[in-house]
Amino acid sequence: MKNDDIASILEEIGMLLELKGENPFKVRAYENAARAIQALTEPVERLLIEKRLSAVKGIGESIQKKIEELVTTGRLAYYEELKSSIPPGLVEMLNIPGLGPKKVKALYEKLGVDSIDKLEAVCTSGKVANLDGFGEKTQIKILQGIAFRRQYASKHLLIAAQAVAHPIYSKLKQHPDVIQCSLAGSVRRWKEIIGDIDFLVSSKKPLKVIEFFTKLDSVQNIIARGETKAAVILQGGIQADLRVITESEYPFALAYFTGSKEHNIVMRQRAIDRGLRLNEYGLFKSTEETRDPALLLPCSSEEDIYSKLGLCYIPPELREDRGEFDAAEKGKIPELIDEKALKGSLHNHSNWSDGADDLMSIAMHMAKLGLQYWAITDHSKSSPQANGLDSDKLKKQFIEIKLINEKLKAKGFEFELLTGVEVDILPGGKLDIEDEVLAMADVVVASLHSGFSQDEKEITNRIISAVKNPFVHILGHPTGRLLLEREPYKVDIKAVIDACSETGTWIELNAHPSRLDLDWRYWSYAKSKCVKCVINCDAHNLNHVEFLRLGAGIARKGWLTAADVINTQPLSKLKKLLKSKRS
DNA sequence: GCCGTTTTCGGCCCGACTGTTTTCAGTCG
Repeated sequence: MKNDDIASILEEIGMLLELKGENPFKVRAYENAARAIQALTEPVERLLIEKRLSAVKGIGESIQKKIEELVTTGRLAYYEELKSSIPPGLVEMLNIPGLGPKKVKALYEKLGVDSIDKLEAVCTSGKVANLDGFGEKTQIKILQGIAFRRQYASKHLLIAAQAVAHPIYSKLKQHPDVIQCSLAGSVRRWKEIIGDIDFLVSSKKPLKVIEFFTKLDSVQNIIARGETKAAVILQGGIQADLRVITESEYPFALAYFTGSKEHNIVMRQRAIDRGLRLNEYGLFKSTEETRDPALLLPCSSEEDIYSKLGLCYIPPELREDRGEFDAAEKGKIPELIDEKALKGSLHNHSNWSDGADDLMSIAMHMAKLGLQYWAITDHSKSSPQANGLDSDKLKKQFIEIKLINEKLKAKGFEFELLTGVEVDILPGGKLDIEDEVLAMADVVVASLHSGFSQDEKEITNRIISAVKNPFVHILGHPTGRLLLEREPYKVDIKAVIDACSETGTWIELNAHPSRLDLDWRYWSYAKSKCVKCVINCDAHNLNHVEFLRLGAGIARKGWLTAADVINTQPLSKLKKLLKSKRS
């Protein structure tokens, strides 16, 4: 059992206890324990064997015993009993915005609502508005929440799809009957939201490959199994499709199944314009539908196909018909950023606010990974839920960071923690830390954490007045979206980019898998306005350093090169840039 | 249920917002 599995069970126990009306502090104990497990950098199993689990903060006697039972038997009686005492639909109802444990409980007890479908029915019939504590607006909000959920019902975060896809890809690649193999579809294109995962394989023995694929451990059930393709549902509920084709078809099929649909339409039109025909089986010297090998224009790679259609190679991330054909015709496809170019992250948290780790552990971890810098930008006081810091605490933290840097230097590390703060932009547009303290920080990130219901003009002006503050370097997660959970707040993002352009403020590409914000679709506009990007982990524990990889992928999708991204700069240059922003 | 400790039980995150009320409960960040 993996750490993430254990954490999600603890989290679910927390939710179930909440629904039962248990002591809220008990609920939080489970939530804290789940977070503590997620933040671990080694497997729980090892901690258990070495009797070090009880030393983890947030895990006491009772939860430790439960984890032990889970790890040794794969089950937990307490959890199963709890689960059977509560209708499964209630937990799901908690995910609807505006519905918490009290309201869910009331709906269940008074109207017998124990599923999303029943909830929708009682809302539509107007019964909910008549309940005590509910009303017309709540009823509408619930219906909107249900519609939103339904829209994304079979969608998954990119990181979740990658996590299941990459191990399967490795196994396919090693299979003796597999000649070539690739991920295709939206995973290969680095879309932030994924419907299903597509694998493509060339082989002389397709049946053997298909059998191997459908019998993988991670396959939950098989939807279809034919001679050239199979579809399965993987653990976690993601659908995966496998296509097996011949070696000569491989480049054409790869291009076709990578998409996007919009990109493919233009590709096929370009073929027609040249008296050719393009489909997943080949590029043919014909204007008719054909698969005749005699008419095939042989291509050994995707590069060949693009070249025969008068284009230089277009990386999968850019295949969205958003300007890539123009650029490829002129040979002006940019050299996209590589994750290895990133030297650190400028927006991260420590246990001074809502992060899991102390400053020294963070510094050592990042230094050993070979990064050059890591900014600590804990929350400010207007985020009490995140244990935000006031000016006095911030100043104390700056002093401690200085001491840590001296120690690191003495040990010979070429690495620095940078001081900083993620300062809240208040509803009026003011920042909740005074300028003279902001001026002491190496890095200032300004973000919105409240007042999301303001109208577009108010929020836009609020953000613009924040980026006009000369001490602010970076605008954090500019739209506030949480993928598959929450829509962005209403904001005129182009006006915000214009303001950043005028003030020289950088915009964050928040690489947290649920954010990936600013959206890749806006980066070319930002680039045209000379606004620089910073790819930030928004790390809350040591494992979150992995988000740099995700951020770099999304930056590529936004057409960004290393030169467009501030945190590709080495420490000395970065320090100069941070200073010059304020002069 | 965890933590800390003036060691055996009290405190644990809290302010804003929303929609419901008519003074506040529930939810959210």
